[in-house]
Amino acid sequence: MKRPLPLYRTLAASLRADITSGKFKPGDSFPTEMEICEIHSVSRHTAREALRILTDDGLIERRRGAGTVVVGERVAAFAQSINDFDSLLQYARDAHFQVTERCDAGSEILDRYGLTGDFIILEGIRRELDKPPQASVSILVRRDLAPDLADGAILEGSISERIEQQHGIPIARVTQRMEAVALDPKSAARLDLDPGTPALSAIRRFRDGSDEVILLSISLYPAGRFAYEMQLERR
Amino acid sequence: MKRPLPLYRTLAASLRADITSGKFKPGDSFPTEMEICEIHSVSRHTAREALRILTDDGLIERRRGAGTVVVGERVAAFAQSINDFDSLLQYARDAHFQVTERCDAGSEILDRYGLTGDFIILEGIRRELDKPPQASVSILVRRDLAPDLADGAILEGSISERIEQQHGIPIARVTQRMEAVALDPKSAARLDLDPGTPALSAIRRFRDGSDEVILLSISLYPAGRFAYEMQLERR
DNA sequence: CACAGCGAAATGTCCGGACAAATGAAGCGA
DNA sequence: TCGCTTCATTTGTCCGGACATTTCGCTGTG
Repeated sequence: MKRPLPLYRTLAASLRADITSGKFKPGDSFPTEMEICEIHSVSRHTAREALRILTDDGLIERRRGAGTVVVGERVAAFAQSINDFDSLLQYARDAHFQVTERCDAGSEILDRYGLTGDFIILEGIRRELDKPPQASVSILVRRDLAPDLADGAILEGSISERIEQQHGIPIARVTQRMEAVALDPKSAARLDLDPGTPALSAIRRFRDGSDEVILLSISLYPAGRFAYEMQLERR
Repeated sequence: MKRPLPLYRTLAASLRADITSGKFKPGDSFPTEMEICEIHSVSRHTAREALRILTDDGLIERRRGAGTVVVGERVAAFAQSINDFDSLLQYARDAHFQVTERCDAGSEILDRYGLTGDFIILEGIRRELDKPPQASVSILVRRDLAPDLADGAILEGSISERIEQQHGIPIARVTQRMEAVALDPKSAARLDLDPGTPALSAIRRFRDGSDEVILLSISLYPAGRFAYEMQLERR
């Protein structure tokens, strides 16, 4: 039933694992294109597509004539990532997610977020105890992983951790995209605000070990109720 | 002299111009790969590289079997992937800062951002080559570190790196705070938008080794022109 | 030892071809 | 009309090759 991943994507996942497993450490030189071609029996084009993914992800750096190196000395920056990852989950743990609607994800929605498969949508609000609603949230989750709950149910804690525990699927990476948007009428009503109110849109894609998106959340934090802070340390 | 741009880059610029000039409007279908090949006399590979640039910039969307369409203005955003210290600086390097105003920082402003000392304010816009203004920026910098430039000057590259090099003060840490706001009239005018338009506010504090703030920047990225992407790796 | 020059190696650019997969429209039949 | 199939179109994937450009180590010369 599953469509097989393209070769260059599985290759990228394999090379990514070589880095995260510690086979190649930050600062190490990475195999050359030709070496990858021979080792994995692929064309140079395929190898380059895979390397491009790692480059875009900031895992490696490439210089013409010089070669490829694993991005070096990112101890501090990576510590930052750990902090972020944990604090992201910590925040999710502290807040409650109140479901107001549950429906299937149409192809249009799936298309918009680049998802493939059978997903359902959970809509609702996220709030901390005794506080006004903090965000309007839409969650797209694969049907076989979705929690079994009815409209109006209140879900405590982090959905991603729930999935990890109940289905044994570890989340390997989260990519996050933030931008400013105007509140749509539906979300505005949920948060008791006027449509058009500025809001911070955070789209998070939770990925498993093979880089497949298994959960996608769209959070709308209205102006004044939420700020995202982060620190970047120089190495 | 300037090194000549690769063919796929000039082609991308040409295609980008076709969109920004209005030759192709949002929602229009875009020439197919083969049409571009014939019109510009390039190989399909080169055409695809150019189209990939426009796709990464969010100017077009492509669907297998269906074709290529210019995306609606609403959705068009220039995603910036920033997941560590280096890429934050890299982003600053690629963009130009155009100064529109220079004045002293009053005590009220300094108080608001918790600064002490003698600061001046540089206001202006930040943009990348061939792209519309991306952000309205206010920079508070210590007077003795401020670059010597007049109104209307264009500053290339990163201001923080400039300070590091010219004054030998290394930046040790950057803290960043992001939230949604409504555009104030002044910034709105600079970006040619209506006041009240949603925007992403990013306040960055650049600190030296002793944790003193030596530069503070307030960037307002209007909705639809900028998205902030980051990756969190589990370790 | 310093240095210029050379050349191997590595990535970047560009071309060609082939097949796969998805789309959408046209045609066909019940 | 509605539904189904067929088919050309379009983008995605993968392969092969060629040359350009940059880097870096080696080597010979002074």
